[in-house]
Formats: sequence, C-alpha cells, structure tokens
Amino acid sequence: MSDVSDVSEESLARETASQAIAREVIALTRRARAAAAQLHPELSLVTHTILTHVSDQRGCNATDLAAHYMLDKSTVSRQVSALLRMGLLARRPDPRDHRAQILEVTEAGYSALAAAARSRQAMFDDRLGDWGTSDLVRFAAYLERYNRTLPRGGRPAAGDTVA
Amino acid sequence: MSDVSDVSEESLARETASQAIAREVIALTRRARAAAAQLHPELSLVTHTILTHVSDQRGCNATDLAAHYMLDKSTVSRQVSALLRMGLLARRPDPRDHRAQILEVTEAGYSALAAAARSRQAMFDDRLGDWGTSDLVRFAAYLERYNRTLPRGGRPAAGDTVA
DNA sequence: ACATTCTGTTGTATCATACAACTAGATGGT
DNA sequence: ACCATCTAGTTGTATGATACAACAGAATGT
Repeated sequence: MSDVSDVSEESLARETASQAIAREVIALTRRARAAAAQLHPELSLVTHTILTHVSDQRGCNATDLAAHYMLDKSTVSRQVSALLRMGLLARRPDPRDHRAQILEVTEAGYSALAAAARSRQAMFDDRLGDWGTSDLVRFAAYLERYNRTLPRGGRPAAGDTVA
Repeated sequence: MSDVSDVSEESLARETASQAIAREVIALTRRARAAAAQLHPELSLVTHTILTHVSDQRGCNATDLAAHYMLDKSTVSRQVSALLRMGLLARRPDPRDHRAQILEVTEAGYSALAAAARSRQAMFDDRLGDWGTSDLVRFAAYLERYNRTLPRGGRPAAGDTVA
C-alpha cells in the first residue's frame, strides 16, 4: 500500500465520499417538507424556523430574518403576520428606528416551540435509538462542522446548503 | 471512570448529541430550496431528484417515485410531465401491466444530470475541501446510515426526515 | 431641504403540493 | 366468465410558500 496508486486511491475515496455526501444531503432535504408537515401540522418548517430564530436572538426584526434565511422580505412579512395572528409572536416598535418592529416570542410561542421540540426529539430519538453513543456524538460533530462551512455572514450566494 | 455517574454521563451525551443532530438536520434543510434554485436553475430539486432516482433504478414507474419521496402521485405525474416535455425523460408502456409506464432517462437527461452533478460537486468540494479524507468517508457513512433508517417500506408516517 | 436609502406591507404571479374525482387496466372470488 | 375491487396514472381545484414590483413611512446624508 505504498506504491504509486496511493494517490489515485486517495482521490477516488475523496470523490466517492463527497459524491455520497452530496447525494445523501439531497435525499435528506427532499423529504423534509412532508415530514415536517406531518410532525407538527400547525407549525410549518418556515414558521418554526422563524420562531426559533427570534427566540435565539432574543428579539429581532423582519429584515434580519429575511437575510438569514435567504427569503424575500415579503415572504417573511406574511409568515410573521401569521405568527402574530396565532399569538406566537408579538411585536413592538423599535424606539431607535420607527420604521422597524422588534419581534418577540410570546409565552404561547415558547410553549409551541417546546411542544414541537418534544415531538421532534421523540422522532429523532426513535430513529437514532440503535446508534451507539460514540457514533451519535461523531455524527453530530460532522453535521455541525458541515453546517458551519455555510457562507453565513456574506451573501448566501449560489449553492448554499443543498444542490 | 467507573463509578455510578457513568450511566448519567452516557445518557447525557446521547441526549446532547441527538439534540444536536436534530438541530443540525433542520438547519441543513432550511436553506435548501433557495440554494438549489440558484445552483441549477433549470433543474429544480424535485425534478433533479426524480431524474436521479430513475437513473439509479435504471427505469421505474411513477408510483415508485411517489412512494420513495413521500409525494402525491399527482405531483409526481406533473413533474414527470415536465421532464418529458423537456426531453430529459422518456416513457414506454410496461409490457406486463398496461396501466403502468416505465420511465427512462434520455441522453439529454443524462447530460443534464451530469452537468448538474458537476456544478453541485464543485460546490460540495469547495465546502469539503479542507476535510480529511477519512472524515469525508465517515461523514458519508453516517449520512447513509441515517437516511437508511427512514421508514421506507411502511407508510412514511409522522416525522420522517426532519422536524 | 431634498434626494436617497431602508423597513415593512400589499398586489400579483408562479410553482410545488395535496386531495378528490376520474379513466383504464389488472386481479380475485364465486 | 363476471363482477367487485384494487391499482396506475391523469386532470381539476385549492392552498401555501415564494419572488418580484410598487408602494408608504421613516431615517440619513449632503
């Protein structure tokens, strides 16, 4: 195992693995919508995401959300409206800038988020039940590493997460 | 490292890891649509997926596709129609069952797939460029394992991939 | 002060999707 | 052989998420 073919074996392995990653990430993505809809019918993937982000940020405005998720501001505006109607989000004018609105998660919003987290976690636990702990830890680390390579700060650009 | 706290440490590690996996899988999913649209504008995520599946299966019918991707048959029907119109897919009647149609990827379809694969791979390679080969291989294996835990046979059920 | 820029809303179009109704072909029981 | 039932796929229709464009109101810079 130390002849000339090492180089090509190495690059073949890389190529195979990275193709597999591409394929599997796509597969993962493809089924997400239906699954999410089934798991918590009243909290769509988008609204759930928005709620989580506002919660994590301890309040933010619509423009932040749009930038972060590569969504048009009109889309965010409508999704936020829905969350306001549902009482899961509240807003108050930004004292520093009267154009902007500061969004905050309500008590009901936190409850909904907690409920969603529980059922989601139950599902993941079910799927990951027969994994060894060390595999779980390593897989989590890889996913984190992978996601951290996202062009987060700059413009999301072509080819963000999936392909 | 062999006292009573081992048990709780172990379960804590499991819980932390599985929460991280849940979180990261969701993060992965969120940005997918916009990214996919940008990466290859003429081949949407769905049509790309369908094309790939047909190619992998070396011919299959619409029902298989619907089951595999948790899509309604009407959705698949329309997406397949689009691919037929684009000339990327062809179909012929199944000799064994005159209700069914056997779908096959055309030459143009393979070209489109190859082109998409190139740009996609370029993006992934860019993101995975500083990963060691063994990490790539392990990550790919974990993703495959994770995706294989899908409730493939039975009804897709609540909570398939993401949450 | 006025032009420009920014936040957010609303109008409109598109697209993927689901559900329901339907057609045509297959299958099984009597 | 016949009818009931099941299955593959298409089409009609509605919904929901999205983008783009036009806009209003507020902030900012020259």
